[in-house]
Amino acid sequence: MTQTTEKGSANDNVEALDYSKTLYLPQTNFPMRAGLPKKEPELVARWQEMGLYRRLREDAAGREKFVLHDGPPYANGNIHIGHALNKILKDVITRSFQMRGYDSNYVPGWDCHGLPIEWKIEEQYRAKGRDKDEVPVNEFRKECRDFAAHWIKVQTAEFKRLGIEGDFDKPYTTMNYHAEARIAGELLKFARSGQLYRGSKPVMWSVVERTALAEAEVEYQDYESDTVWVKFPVTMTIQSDPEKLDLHGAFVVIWTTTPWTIPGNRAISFSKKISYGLYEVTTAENDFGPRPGEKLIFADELAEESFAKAKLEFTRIRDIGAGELASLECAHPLKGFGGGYKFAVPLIDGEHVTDDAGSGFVHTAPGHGREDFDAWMDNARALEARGISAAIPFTIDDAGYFTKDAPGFGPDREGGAARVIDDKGKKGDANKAVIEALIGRDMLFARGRLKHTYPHSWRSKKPVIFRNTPQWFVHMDMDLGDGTTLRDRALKAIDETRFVPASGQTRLRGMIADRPDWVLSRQRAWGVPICVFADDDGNVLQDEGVNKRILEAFEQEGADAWFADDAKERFLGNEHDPSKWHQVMDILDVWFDSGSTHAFTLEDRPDLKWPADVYLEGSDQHRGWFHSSLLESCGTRGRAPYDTVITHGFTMAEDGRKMSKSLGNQVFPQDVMNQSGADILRLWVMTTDYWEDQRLGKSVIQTNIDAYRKMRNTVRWMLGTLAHDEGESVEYEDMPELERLVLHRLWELDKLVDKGYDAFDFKRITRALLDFMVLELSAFYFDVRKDALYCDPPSSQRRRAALQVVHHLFNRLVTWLAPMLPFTMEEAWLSRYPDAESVHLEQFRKCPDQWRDDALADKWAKVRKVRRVITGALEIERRDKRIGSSLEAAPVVHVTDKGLMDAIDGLDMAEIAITSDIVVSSDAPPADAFTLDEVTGVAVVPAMAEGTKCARSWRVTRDVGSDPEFPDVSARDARALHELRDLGRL
RNA sequence: GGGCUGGUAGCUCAGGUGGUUAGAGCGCACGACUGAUAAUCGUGAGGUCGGAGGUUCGAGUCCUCCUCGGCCCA
Repeated sequence: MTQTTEKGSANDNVEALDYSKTLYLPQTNFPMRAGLPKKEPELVARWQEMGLYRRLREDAAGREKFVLHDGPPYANGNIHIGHALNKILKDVITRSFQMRGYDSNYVPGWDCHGLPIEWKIEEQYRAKGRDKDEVPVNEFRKECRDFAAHWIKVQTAEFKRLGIEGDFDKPYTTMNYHAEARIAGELLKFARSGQLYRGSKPVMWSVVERTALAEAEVEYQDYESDTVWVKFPVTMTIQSDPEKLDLHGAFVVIWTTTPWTIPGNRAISFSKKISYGLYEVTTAENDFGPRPGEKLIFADELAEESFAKAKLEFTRIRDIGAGELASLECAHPLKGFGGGYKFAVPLIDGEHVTDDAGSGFVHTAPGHGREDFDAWMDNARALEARGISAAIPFTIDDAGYFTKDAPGFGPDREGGAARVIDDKGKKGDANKAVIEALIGRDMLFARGRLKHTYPHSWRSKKPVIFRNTPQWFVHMDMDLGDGTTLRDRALKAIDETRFVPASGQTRLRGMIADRPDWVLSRQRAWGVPICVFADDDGNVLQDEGVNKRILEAFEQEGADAWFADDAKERFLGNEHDPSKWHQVMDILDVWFDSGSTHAFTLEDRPDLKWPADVYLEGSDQHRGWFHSSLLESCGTRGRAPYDTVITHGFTMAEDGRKMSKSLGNQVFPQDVMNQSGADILRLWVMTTDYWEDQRLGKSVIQTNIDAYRKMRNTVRWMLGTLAHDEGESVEYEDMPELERLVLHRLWELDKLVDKGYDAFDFKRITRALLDFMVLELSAFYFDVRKDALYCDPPSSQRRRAALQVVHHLFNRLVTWLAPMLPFTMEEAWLSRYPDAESVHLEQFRKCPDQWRDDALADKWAKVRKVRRVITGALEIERRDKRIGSSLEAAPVVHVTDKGLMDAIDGLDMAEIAITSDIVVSSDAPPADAFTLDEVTGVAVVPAMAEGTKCARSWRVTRDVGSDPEFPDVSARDARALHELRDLGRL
């Protein structure tokens, strides 16, 4: 329908030719405004339909593999900015290696087991009034599984929307049956090699619910506790100084709010930062308790209030130093009670001791508190060397009763075992029994009550206790049969791993060097079980036949098989007596799950490889995934499952502080994608220093939107220009210097881009490319070449050379940026090559070494110096309203510097400075000529161009009208018009 | 409190082994163009290099302390 109109108008207006229609002006359907929120989902759909992931694999078949192994996010909610940052970085690395000649396969994964999902299901139960304990374990597990599966689906869609490419149809998950079987298999390897052992540890325990609780499952409520000051008789000082013999018969006094833990006491903690003294009672108000003459040791800060509490007067005898304290041993205050407590109670230095309250000494019952346990374990080796057993007693059973490990209070007590807490959560008779025993032996200094906050179960709201419980551990320091320990191996593996940034190595090394044995046990339901059988002493059943049955069952039915009613008999078979073996019902630490992903993903998938080239996660994962994967792999395979570890920092709000719901400064990736586009978010990741914490907020996003627009417009102009590219090639030797200069720069950038991707330093690449586009292309090369590209005749070699360079520029810039901005670069690529499948199936194009020309670059650096003086002079003219367009000028350039003169010799400086003419002179310039301080030897005298303005090119020349057929255009433009007419294009 | 780590223009980043008036892009202001046009080109104004000491002829760069922030522990 437009054709008839055009024909008509062309015939009518031969005289007043609209020259703009005779120019090679940019033409493109690539819009200036991206409309990414609408366009990106269309491209996601396109990639989905064409099976881009599969096509990438086909294309790369046989190439060297590059594997970035995915650290699994947890499947329990929508993605947040941290996920986006993490996946974008992984995607750019994966894509860049694919486009640089590797088979770079990314298999996303999910972490599915664990506490947070259990909570969600429990929460749903509470809402429905159901009781978790009445639901069969495997029914509960099924609901956890469904919950995780749901979020995997949601996150998959969100990741794809971000432009992440990977095997989303076949991801790995820690809960699929094969994974569960392999995780169990890895655990059995630790069991087989003797690295797995049963130890114990205090855990928070709810007597009411008969279950262990995690820190997040308790809440702190007000509670009234019985408090006691207890005297521990000093029995021995290791020092032989006779002046210190006055300690014999003295007492160390401790204070506690849990008298029932006294039977579990094994040590007294003091602090070397506190000053202590020896005190003597002078008068006693009460007729019970300490007598005058009795000697007691207290922290000086707390002595007075303690004596006041017991209604005593006292004098201070002397200082007691830390070294002296460390040498002391006491008897247990209940020594001999029920026939027990005959062990020595040492004094140990503890970081947790303060002189804010109590006596300055902390009663240490390693089975009843985290700090007590840590202090005890820190000293375990030294104590064993002194002949003191480091074993931790199990003084309380799961119902809150004292056991045989608490002589005189357990089943041996008259009337049966005393109890700490009863089934209703009320205080039992344990405190009373202990206090009476202490009074009976005159070991009570004072007693009282204290209102304070105390942990209660989240569910039942009843108080909880710390209780020693059997747990399964992995040895860090056991000889593994080759003279090395797990710790040795892990430290060696860290030395052999590349860390990006390097500080990660120090950080991980420090953690491995210091860490205690690995506790694998969790008293939970949703996870892979510690699928071993143990006897009463904690020895693990070693029978490959049993193990085989377990693993086969898991492979077929998942780890649920362990929790089926007949599991014990089924797995033990006929060879073992079920009454002699306990089926361990603990769940594996989920870090063991994710620490095993390398086994069931990298090793088991033929399209991957072991070890991985790269693991990439947030820097918090030094304690998490990097750590557990390292231990798991070193324990079973003797080396790390990765060659390189990359870490990123965290995303802060604009003011550098943490994002938080309450401050309302959160940025959601979904919002950025819907308002600006995923490519904007990706560009942010690419321009930021991701090894450190990054900032994200309104102005940061705007900065990236602006940068994006600049790049997009540059690409758009290239596309428009290339609309006229007919593919005629020009030999390198035949190209003008300006074109060769640009090719040289492209060659340099090629090296820089390659190095940048190798170093995972993306900001270096985006910075270089953006600067190149702005400073060298848009402001210089394109600006200069517009005249030739728009106006030159079809046959012009200059025009063809420029077109070819723009073609090279386009192909390289677009592919180099494709890993970073996959949506925009795909759009650009398909605009130029409508029949192409995808830019993501392209390889980076190499730049031939022929393009390198350092001498030319040096020369043109000088040319641009001269040009700067010329444009500076024109700016004065423009400011003073003598010219508007630079094409109105034809200045005289005085060049008295030989080097600069040699550089511009033979070049058309008018073309380069975009003026209509230029006169270059070596004469000394007049005094008032324009100069720049930073460029010596160049001075410019402005002048108006002489001649007539060409109606087509707008240059002012003297040859306008030389062709009578086209009287209003210059000779060059007349030639162009002739050629166009001959080609039938006019 | 401990381990690791950071604080350079409004924003994002450069600033080997200490050496002239601390750089870039964007943004901003002003101007030009009107054939990259909600684009393009040019010019310009923005920094006590978190703070204070110290070493040195000379420190954004080295040392000490302080301060604000981050991750992981306690």
